[in-house]
Amino acid sequence: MAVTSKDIAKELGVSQSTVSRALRGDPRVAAPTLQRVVEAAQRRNYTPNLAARSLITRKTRTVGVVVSDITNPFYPELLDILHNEFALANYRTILINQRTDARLEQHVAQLINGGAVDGLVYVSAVLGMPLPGRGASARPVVLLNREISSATTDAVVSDNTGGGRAVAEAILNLGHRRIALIGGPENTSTSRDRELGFTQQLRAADTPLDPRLRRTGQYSHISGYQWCLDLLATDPRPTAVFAANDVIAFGALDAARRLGIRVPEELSIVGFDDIDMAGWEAFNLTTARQPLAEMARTAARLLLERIDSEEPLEPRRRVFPVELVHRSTLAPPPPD
Amino acid sequence: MAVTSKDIAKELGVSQSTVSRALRGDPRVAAPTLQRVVEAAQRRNYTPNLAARSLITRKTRTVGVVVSDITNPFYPELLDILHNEFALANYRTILINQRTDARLEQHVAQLINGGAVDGLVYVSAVLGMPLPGRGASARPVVLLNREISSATTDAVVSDNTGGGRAVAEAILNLGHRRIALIGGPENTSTSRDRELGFTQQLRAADTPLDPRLRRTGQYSHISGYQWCLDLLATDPRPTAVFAANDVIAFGALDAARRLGIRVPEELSIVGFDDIDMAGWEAFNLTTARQPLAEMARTAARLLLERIDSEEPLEPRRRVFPVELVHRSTLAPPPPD
DNA sequence: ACATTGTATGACTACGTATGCATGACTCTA
DNA sequence: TAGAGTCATGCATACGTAGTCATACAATGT
Repeated sequence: MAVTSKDIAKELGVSQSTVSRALRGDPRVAAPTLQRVVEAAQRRNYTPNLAARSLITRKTRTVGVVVSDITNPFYPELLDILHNEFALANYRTILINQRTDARLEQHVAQLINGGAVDGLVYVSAVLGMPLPGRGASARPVVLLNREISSATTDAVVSDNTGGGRAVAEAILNLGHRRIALIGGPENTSTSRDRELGFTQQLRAADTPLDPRLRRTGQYSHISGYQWCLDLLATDPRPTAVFAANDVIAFGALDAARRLGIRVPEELSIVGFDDIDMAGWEAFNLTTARQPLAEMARTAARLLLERIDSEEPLEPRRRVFPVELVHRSTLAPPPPD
Repeated sequence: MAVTSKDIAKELGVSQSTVSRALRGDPRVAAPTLQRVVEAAQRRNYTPNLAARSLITRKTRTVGVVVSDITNPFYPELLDILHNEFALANYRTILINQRTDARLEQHVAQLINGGAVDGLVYVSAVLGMPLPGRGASARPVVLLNREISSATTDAVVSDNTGGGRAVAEAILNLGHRRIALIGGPENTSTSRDRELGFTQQLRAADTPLDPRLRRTGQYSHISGYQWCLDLLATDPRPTAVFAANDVIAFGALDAARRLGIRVPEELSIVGFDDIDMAGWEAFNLTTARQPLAEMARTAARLLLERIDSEEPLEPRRRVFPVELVHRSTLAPPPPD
């Protein structure tokens, strides 16, 4: 049996209320009493029971973070910041990994309605899905990275459309004409918007995306690898590829490497996100940078605000700029 | 206010006990009543309050996983499996990220003693640290990957010493004599044991490790990168480098790439772990494979067993074999 | 018809904490 | 010195669930 506040109270000959008040920092407790309680609690290694506490306070000091696949290096980078922000605010972080959680909706619903978390950051929203946790008792939810059109809650995203446009512009400016796209899952706002901006810009330059040079799949290395192998087998092959995120771009780079096709001399590849690894010598990827750390920090703060706020807040949408980072995978096309 | 079992009871004109029993699958409840309760619960979107439940049952159906740095791709791979095993067993996973959690010990202690988790997987144990959660009420802890010598609990590790030996043997067999080591943090059992086996084997071959070719630091890309730049500036420079894990090896590869030194023709690099990325074309790393998935699965199961078991169990130690995976970063040394 | 067993359900309590309210001691002021 | 005010503390209760014990009623056997 764990030691309870009642045990401490009995030992000191005070009431349980006093113990509780002393440890919670209530000013209405005499200094000497405070000292005795604190000392006893320390000595007996007393830790308040969180279930009992949250039963009363209706708070758990726990938040949930839903990611689609923790194995994808994009998510750890966000999670790192989120976890840090929450830890600083004295919140624990529950991880929900969509890929390996068959009963995801159940688990999320249980978390939200069962009062296991005070709020949720949803990093892997999927278009058309219902916003989790409807109902009176619903805990606040903040969407990060991906959004849902109908969302009636906070969303923190980047200017994916603008980013897509910037990538297209940079590629076009160098003289490329055979340009391919490897997208992510079609049911994500990120993939949709990046493609949207990209194709808009191509069309504006009278070089619309050739449908035979368009592929979509997962936001994964293997997806980028296989589609790029596939694209490089077309004749004539593309001279530039826009990968909808960095991990896809890594796969594409690997495909080129596998075939002995030099990047960027023979093939240009541009990614999206600018995760840490994009700067590694092995990739040195030209990519559209999202301010990931800032976005995660913002999402965490919006959620904490929402948790602390009594009245329901208006939905807020924060959009961050995307900026092209020039490294060494984008160059003019080879002469024909 | 969330809907409670009492609300359901009132609506149906039955007692709260009956509602609880019906939903918990207690056989002593009449079929028609059961049906009505289940139907009403569904309709009103009733979710049991987890705090109240765990206050009675003394179980939270939540486990914690402590990793040292989620940003290091080694951990997501383990976490993925752990999360999956726990989700299948209907447990939630709380993530504790050591790097970004200043008050780590406090948080862990609170989790363990405050009853916020039913158990803990510790993936980043550090030599000399006290085992978390001493005391009568302590929840079970399983060490994964790293261990503590004095541990009185379960540990799941690989044969790091044997792995180190195997790496040394493979390098020596190809004729290398100027061999360098880039270790991880000295206060980890993994780095210690890998170095131990490695140096043992070198000594046995009358080629003891030259102390000027030894570096230790973090298990990170930047650490591998910088130390490898440093090592490659020595004269004569080493012809082979053993990196204590794959991420360090990636850094080392990048350093070589940066300096235009070809791998493996001019420099051999061997890693440890065999994480997914090691197989990517960009690295194609020869490395000592730990059966990570199996290890994580074992750790999860040991923990679940311990949680379910009434009596305290004897400490168990599971050691997994390490096997060298030959890819393309290890070759004979260049002629002098 | 009556005792007996079984079955479905309700009343009640415990879990450990936080907090509103009551109480008693003490201080200060007029 | 009495009354008002302040301060420290205890008492009692609520949070929502699970489970124990009691009870009412039906079914069964003699």
